[in-house]
Amino acid sequence: MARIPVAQRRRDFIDAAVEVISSHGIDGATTRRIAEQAQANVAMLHYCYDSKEDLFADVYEYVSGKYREVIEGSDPHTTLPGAAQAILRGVMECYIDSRSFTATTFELVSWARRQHGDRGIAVYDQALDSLRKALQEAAAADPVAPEVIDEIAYVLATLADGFGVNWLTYGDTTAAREQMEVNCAVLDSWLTARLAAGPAKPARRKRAARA
Amino acid sequence: MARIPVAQRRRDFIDAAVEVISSHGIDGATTRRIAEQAQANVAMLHYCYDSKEDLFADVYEYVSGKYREVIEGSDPHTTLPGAAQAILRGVMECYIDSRSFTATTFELVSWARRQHGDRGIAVYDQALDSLRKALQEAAAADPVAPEVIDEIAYVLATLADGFGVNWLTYGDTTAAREQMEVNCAVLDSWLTARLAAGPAKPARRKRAARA
DNA sequence: CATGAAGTTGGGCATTTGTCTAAGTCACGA
DNA sequence: TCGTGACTTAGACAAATGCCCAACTTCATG
Repeated sequence: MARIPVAQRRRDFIDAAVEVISSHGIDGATTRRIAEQAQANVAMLHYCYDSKEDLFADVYEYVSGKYREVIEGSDPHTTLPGAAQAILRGVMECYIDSRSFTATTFELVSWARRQHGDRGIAVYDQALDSLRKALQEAAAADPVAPEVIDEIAYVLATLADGFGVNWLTYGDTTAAREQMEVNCAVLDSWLTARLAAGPAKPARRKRAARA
Repeated sequence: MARIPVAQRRRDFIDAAVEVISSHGIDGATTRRIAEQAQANVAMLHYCYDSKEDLFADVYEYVSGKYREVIEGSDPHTTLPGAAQAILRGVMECYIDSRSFTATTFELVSWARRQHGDRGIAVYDQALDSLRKALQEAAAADPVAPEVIDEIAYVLATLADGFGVNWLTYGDTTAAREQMEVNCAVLDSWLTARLAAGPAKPARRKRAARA
C-alpha cells in the first residue's frame, strides 16, 4: 500500500518494537504483534530484517544511543557535584518522558544478560562509560581519583535504576516527580560527605569496583 | 518412580520455577523446562497445578513471603537510622545469597505489572508495607512524621532495587559487597541530613509519595 | 511503453507451547 | 489378597510462533 523505503520502515519497526516490548515483554514481543503495531505485515518485517534477533539488535543500539545522548547532552557544569546532579536529573526525566523507553530498557538488559551473557551487558557498560567520561570532564578543573569517579558513577546508576523500577511499577507521574527530588537530595548529601572524605574509602583493598 | 506426595512436589515445582525463571525469564519458563528442573514430568506438573498460572501464583507468594521474612527478621534496632541500615543490609545480603531469587523477583514484578496491572504490584506493595511498619516500630521511642517514614521507605527501596539491577547485570560478588557498603554510606549520609531537616520537605505540597 | 528493481502480501511450514486423556503403577487398609 | 485411591506417564491436541516462498503492485528509468 503505502510504499515506504526500507530505511524508514526499519525505523518504524524499531519504534513499534519498543512499544510492544514495553507492554508485552521481550518474549511477548512477537513478530506479528510488532508488525501490527508498525502497521505492516509479518512478511514485511522479514523483508527489512533477516530475523527477529536482527531487529532486536537495532532496538538495542537505539536504546544505547539514547542513553549516550542524555548523558552527554546534559547541562554542562564545571563542578563534579553539579554535573552529577544534572546527569541524574536528565536520566530520570528521560524515564518520566517515556515509560515505554524505560520498560524496554529494563527488559533488554535482563534479556541480554540471560541471552548473551557477558556480551549482553553492553548497554549498561556503555552507559556507565559515558557516565564516567562525563564526570571526569566535569572534574577536570579539580581532578578526583578515578576510584571516586567510579563510585559516583555507580551511585548515579543505582539511584537511576531504583527510580526506574519504582516508576515502572507504579507509573504515578506526580509521585515520580517528587521521588526525583528525593533522589537528587540523596545524591547531594552523599556526594558532599564523600568528596570531603578524601580519595580512598576506609576499607578499600582491591581494584576499584567495576560499576 | 519416586512416589512423592503432592505437597512436596509442589514445593519442588516452586523451587524449580524460581531457578528456571531466573535463567530463562518468565516466558522462557516453560512447563517442560520447569518439569525437567524438578525432575518430573510435564503431566505431573498439571497433576499438582491446574495451570502454569497457578504455579506462578505460588511462586509469587513464595517471593513475597521471603521479603517479609527478611524485613521483619532483620536485627532489631531502637533507632530509626539503625533499623533502616539493618533492613537495607538484610535485603542486599539476601540478594547476594541467591541470584536466582533476585532475578526471579525482578522478573515477577515486571511480569505482574504488564499481566495484571494494578493487582500485579502486590509483591512490591507488600514489601513496602512491611518496610514502613518496621521503620515505624523502630521509631516508636522517638516518633517521626509518616511522610518521613514513607520517604525513607522509598529511598531504601530505591537503593535496594538499584543494587539488585547492578548485581544481576554483573554478578560480581566481590564488587557487590563493596557496593553494599557504598549504598549503606549513601543511606547514612542522607538519613542524617534528612532527620535533621525536620518533618516536611521545603517544596512539599500534596500528599506524601506513595512509595 | 517496457522493464526491472523495490516494496508488499497471503498463505504455508516446522517447531514449541499449554493442556488434556487414558492408561498405567504403587502402597496400604480391609 | 484384593481393591481403592494416590501418584506417574506417554502421547496427542490445538494454538501460537519464527521464518519463508512465490506471486503481486508500484514506479523510476531506458
